[in-house]
Amino acid sequence: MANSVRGLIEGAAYGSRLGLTEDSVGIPDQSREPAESWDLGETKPNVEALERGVPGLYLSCFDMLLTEEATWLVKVSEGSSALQAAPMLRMEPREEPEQCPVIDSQEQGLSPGLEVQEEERSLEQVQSMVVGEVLKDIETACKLLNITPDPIEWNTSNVQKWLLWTEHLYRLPHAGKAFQDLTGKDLCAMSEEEFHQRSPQCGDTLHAHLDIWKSAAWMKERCSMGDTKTTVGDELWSEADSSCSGQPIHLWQFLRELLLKPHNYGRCIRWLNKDKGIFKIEDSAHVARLWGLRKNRPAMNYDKLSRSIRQYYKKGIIRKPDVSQRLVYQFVHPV
DNA sequence: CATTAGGAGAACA
DNA sequence: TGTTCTCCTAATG
Repeated sequence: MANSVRGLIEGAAYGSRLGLTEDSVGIPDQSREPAESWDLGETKPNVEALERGVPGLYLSCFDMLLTEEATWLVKVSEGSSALQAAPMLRMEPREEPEQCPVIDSQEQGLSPGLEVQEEERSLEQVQSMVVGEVLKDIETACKLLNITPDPIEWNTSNVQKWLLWTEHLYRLPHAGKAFQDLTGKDLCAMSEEEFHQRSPQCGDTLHAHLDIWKSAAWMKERCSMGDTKTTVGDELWSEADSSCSGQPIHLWQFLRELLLKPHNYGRCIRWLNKDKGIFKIEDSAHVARLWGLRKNRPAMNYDKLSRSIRQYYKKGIIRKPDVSQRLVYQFVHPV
């Protein structure tokens, strides 16, 4: 089933120059909330879909498609031989990336009527949308975990972070120990069977997920080859890379990062007065979980996080505002 | 009850 | 070594 997803991503990589525009990635606001889809507490991973063996539906970005379009999407994913064939293209790169291979092979198969063309157009749009969402989700995870998008580059600590993240996200039993001391390179070299051997409960899921990350990384590389014109994907990645540099992050920096992305994290932390640097933690448990993920501290909670914030009092980094309110703090030096 | 405050020591890079 | 993590007691609303 991972192949279907992989095919979808890789197949769309070619269409991305045309298809993966801001417009096509533009999805109604309610359905493109990375914080929501990656949220540990509130997300509803489609485990049922996973168990049914529905390709791709375990991706969080598919949540929005589940309602009306799910059946259609499943049909497309399973029925299209082009999607299965797409990974083959990896071996023989095309000269004209603008031509979507999926469309090509379908046109050869049947003589397309108007409705079929219509359907193909929709398929293309869905593909672009899905790929865009996958990239965005991966980008979000990278920033949060402070890891690179390409699993090959992960060290053992990065691998553990990714495992913890994926396990939380899909409510999997903790299997980090089974993959201890493995680098991203090791992980990428492992077959599905090896994953299953190490973790019979969730090895398959983890392998499938890693496959998506690998495909996305491959696609990114693919897109960045050739011309220098940046695609949406590239912008996402480079943005992700920029935050992956430097020393271990400080808590106050992390909080600021969250505050700077109200679209993603506005539900758990937000400014009360940005000019004065006053902010409120709306969901203490959630923020603590995010911090724990970032620092690879599964046992993090608000009690400990707030203790760390209090250490900032005497350092003059964060203080309580003049009128003290619960869960409200203030940066001593606002931006 | 969750939050706040701060002491103390361990853990970590 | 500085920062954070962890655990703790006590106070507050």
